[in-house]
Amino acid sequence: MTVRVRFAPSPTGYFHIGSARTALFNYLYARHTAGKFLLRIEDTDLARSTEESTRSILEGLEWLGFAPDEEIVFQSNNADKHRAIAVKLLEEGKAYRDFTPKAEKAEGSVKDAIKERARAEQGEKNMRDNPFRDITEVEAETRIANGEPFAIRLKVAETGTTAFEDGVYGLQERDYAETEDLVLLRSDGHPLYNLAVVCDDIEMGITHVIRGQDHLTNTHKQILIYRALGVEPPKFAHLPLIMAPNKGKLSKRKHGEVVSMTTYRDAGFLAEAFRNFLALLGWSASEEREIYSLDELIQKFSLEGIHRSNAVFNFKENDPRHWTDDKAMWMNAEYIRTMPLSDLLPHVKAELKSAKLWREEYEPDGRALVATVPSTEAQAFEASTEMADRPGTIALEPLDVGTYDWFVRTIDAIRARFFTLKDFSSQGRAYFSEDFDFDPAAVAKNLTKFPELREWLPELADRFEAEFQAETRPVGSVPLREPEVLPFNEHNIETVIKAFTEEKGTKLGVIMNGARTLLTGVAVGPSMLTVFEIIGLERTLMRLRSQVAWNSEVDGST
RNA sequence: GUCCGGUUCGUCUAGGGGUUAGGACACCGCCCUUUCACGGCGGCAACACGGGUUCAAAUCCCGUACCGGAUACCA
Repeated sequence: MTVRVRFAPSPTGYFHIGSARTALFNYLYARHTAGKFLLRIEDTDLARSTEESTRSILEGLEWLGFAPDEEIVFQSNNADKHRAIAVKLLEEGKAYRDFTPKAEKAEGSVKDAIKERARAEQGEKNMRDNPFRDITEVEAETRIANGEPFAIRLKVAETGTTAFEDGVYGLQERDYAETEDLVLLRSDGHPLYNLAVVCDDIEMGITHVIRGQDHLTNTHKQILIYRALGVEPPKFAHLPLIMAPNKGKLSKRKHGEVVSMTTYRDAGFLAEAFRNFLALLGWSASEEREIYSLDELIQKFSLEGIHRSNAVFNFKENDPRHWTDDKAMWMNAEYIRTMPLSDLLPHVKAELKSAKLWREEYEPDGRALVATVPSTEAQAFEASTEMADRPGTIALEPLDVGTYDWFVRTIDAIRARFFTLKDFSSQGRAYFSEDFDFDPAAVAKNLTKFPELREWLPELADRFEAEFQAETRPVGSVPLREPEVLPFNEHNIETVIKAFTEEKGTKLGVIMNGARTLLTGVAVGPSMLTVFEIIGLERTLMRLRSQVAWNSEVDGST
């Protein structure tokens, strides 16, 4: 029997990270067992369901890469079938008409009202005391003739238990006395959740229901419906919940954007990194390891590895440094700096495009990469994840600024310090545009503090110009062979700068960091020798001579 | 109230009768270094509590506390 699982969100809001994890676990289980992963939108709550919400769920699933294997089922399309089944149960005497007038909605929270009522009843309530439970057919007909509305309730037997073996929580038993005669069909003819779920799961041929632990008690009710219908229930597995740092419910109303999936996409997260993070929230392969590719997750996933206790999604409100779970952020950074460059590049391209920093010259033009030296980090990552296919990219010769080779080299050089895709267009802006800002703190620390640099750095530009001038040649031309003309590469730049530093009787760091600030606008980045090279001679000269940063006159806070 | 679950560093977790209770993130320190990261080394930090069972309990049993879920003509 092939496994068929479903992810069945109700479109009443945004796509919650908890839902995303449920989708992930269903997806992993399906792939692990070579089964089918289906999607059903539970849009039967007309009042709360929105198309926008459905769209955010669909977009979120697409971003995560969980495409359903069959057509999407919209539960609202099946309402007639659900009604017919309720009527059938009624006719078979397995359900009954309840003419009790519909209760008024409590003014406060529904949950509190339920709790309040239950407390008042002191647990003395008899779940079988409905006066219409054993009403005669004659009386029912009379009431119907009078136009009295009625709900249809399942007739739960007086004694007995429902039991099932949960894939995560083990044997679950519940006495009938704990389960009321649940409503199948509202008095307005609207089918209710438990009925709809059971009917649809049967129709979709679902073999395993993997969902949040908040459905544990619903499962007993659903099993009752399966029995009434004479259908063997599927296997169930319930997932622990994801909680807020205070161990309370994680909701958008209380916690804001951190709980919404689209936030992560928009914040420059990589789907593979976020999937990896989500997988480790409530599941573990019982090994000391954090980074897993999708294929590895699929291969290692099992219901046995799922925990029974809730997990906290750890973040600090009002602290921009920790606005989301630190581990999620770390994992994203880990992916950015170690994933195969060829996988990263398309994402960077998309980011630069949306920031209007992309240029067609960065497209590959068919030429092979310049000399390549795989980095050890990349090798380690490949070894750990069995990912291959990474064009290592340490150029030995200077590259023509603005070409594909240059682009690849630049991305590889700057990605080590980045956490999200957004960083490529913000912190990395100076590599792609002349229009970048100067970080006041960097200016204060590296420029204002050393006034002599105002003379020295343009002087350094002159020195560069004298030494490397001939190197500014047209793209694609053959390098000049004259021995006195030096290529603008790391080795030669270092020689020139060291001599310059000695002449001035200052420390190398003073010159380097001053140049760094002028060239990139910030105080952090790759080795300055690399920065000089990828910024290129022409832009280096211009920026070293520019007075913009000096004139920006910050009041040196920090 | 009742029913059902849960409880190992701040967080995610490994371990399920004998461990110096392990790893990751975060935090702190040192090294590397032209900056910041990365990396390396090190540090801080946990078995909720009380009873049993046992030669031996974080691990098994019972109880308590606390946390969570459910208890709807919501999904």
